[in-house]
Amino acid sequence: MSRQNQTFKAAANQAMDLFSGLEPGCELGTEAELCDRLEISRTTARNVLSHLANLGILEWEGRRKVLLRAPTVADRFPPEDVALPAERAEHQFHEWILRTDLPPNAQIHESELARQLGISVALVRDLLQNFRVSGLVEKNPNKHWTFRGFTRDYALEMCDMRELIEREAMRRLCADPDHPALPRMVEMERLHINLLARDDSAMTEFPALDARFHRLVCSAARNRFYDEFAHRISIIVHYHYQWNKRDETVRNREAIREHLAVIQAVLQGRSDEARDAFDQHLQTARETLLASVNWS
Amino acid sequence: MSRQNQTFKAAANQAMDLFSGLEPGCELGTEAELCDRLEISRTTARNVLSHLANLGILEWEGRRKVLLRAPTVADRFPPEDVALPAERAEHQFHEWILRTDLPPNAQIHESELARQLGISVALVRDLLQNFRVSGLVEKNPNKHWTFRGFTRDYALEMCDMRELIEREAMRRLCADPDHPALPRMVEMERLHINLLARDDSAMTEFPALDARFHRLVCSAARNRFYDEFAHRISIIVHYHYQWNKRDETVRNREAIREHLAVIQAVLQGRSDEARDAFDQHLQTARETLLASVNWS
DNA sequence: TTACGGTTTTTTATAAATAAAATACATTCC
DNA sequence: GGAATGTATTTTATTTATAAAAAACCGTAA
Repeated sequence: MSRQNQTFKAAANQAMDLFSGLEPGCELGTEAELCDRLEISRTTARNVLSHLANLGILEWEGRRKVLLRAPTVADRFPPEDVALPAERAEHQFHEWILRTDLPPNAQIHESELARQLGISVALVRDLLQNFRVSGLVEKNPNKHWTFRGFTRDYALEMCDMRELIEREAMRRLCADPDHPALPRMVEMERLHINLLARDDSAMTEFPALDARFHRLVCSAARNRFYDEFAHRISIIVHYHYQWNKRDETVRNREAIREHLAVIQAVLQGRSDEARDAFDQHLQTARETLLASVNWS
Repeated sequence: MSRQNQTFKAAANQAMDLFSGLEPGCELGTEAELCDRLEISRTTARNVLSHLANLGILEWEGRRKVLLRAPTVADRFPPEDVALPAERAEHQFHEWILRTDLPPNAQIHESELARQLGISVALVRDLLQNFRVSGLVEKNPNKHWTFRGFTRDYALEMCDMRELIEREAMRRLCADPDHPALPRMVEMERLHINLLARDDSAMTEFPALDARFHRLVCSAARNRFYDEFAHRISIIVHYHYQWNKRDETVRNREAIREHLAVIQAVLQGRSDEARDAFDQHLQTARETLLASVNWS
């Protein structure tokens, strides 16, 4: 089936967002302008213009482009049409491998998984190859893949690596009073205070904020290898949050407070305190993670 | 063209190696036995037997398999036929990307590279995706790849990460007097002493030994993330050795001596000394690497 | 009755095909 | 003459096809 116009559809929706802020009857800019705005090629931009002309949203002839009417919800492409197959598949794959309670050493067959997720084997192969770096699956040449298991060993190795990297990143953050990450820390403080003020139901937003906080800390080292690892780990930890629901909101509130203690110490230049508070938080995070691992 | 029987050809050559140690006329084992020995499936084992029967090397009927004559060199498949396309391609790719002096921000086109290396675009895509983790290339969605450049920044980030990991690994190695990596350290010592005793021309073997030494140190932490990084880095460093040939043999001999100082301190339980010597070596390695980077 | 060999089915490795999207080139209009 | 449009070419994203290799199945002989 090759491609399914996702770039075009997403761009068309974006263009409609753009045009709905304008008055009907007004002249629209050049093709190149639209390309810059939507970050697409001229080919796609022209397809979008042609599509909107067909819908009667605008009139287009040569350089003259006039908006006829405001776009409606009915004109838009549905959200499930604009997601790229690769992105959708990645999400499905993560759901499957991190939520299905696969036993360690389980066999994973590309063809079987492709059928199960309703995607092509080539895509499954890409996903597994990429996920291999996370240390949870391995390839048996000419044969199937093996799930190594989210075991206690895995969790320990992951935590060790994380602590090694993030402690060093924190050290660098504290060492420079003009560190470029500090403005983003101010923003971080605001987000944490806001979330803490809301009620328990808002705690579902914590995992995403946690990932952002740790990625920000990692980015302070300005080392691409740190960032790469932070990204990998955030995927694993994100799913982990949904494994152990016991005392979840209590744990999350406590984690927010720990984050805040770190952030405020950093912002106020109390370096030793920041590092101690961060060590404390890493210890808590480790315990939380290990508590949710099967003791098999 | 799909596959080209590489597994079969490699297995056939291996089988011939196996049989050349036997007397003509003797009975050969079962199919399953051959599978275990060559680590192949019965399908391939039977193809091998059938091939060798056609060549007149053995007689095969049902369970009776008799060796007729010793295999000759002419019977063997040439080495270029047994290498898997993926392996060959990876080697070619590494040669190309690490030896061609690409400027930072150079565009890399999958299709162009496929033509240049004489491999399929799908394979090029796989290679680039995998290499992305090394931090030297990045993808522009819907567009080309970009070579980020073996810059001073890259070298610094790589060294920082390496030192962080390897220092921690060394700490763990020293902390445990019964560490399972110690026997391999004894072997390492022997290899280093041997290489040091040989003449300058043998120094071409140093890069491989260096990679082994650092991988062994990493493995002491028994953490898959350390191992993964050590593997990535060894590829980059391997090629780096061929960039700066000035004073090469002198530098290599010095590095061997530094390795030996570390190994012997470790083996004799002088922990502090081992760590100091290792820090010293990491410092030298950093200087060597940085000296070879373009100052652009 | 069980281990081995013959046969069939499933799965992987690789290449090729196809449409979308990007880019390069040619043309027109101010 | 230069910037915008119209057209052609190249490149990427995705699916499908094919043969090799693995695995499962089944019968048979030691």
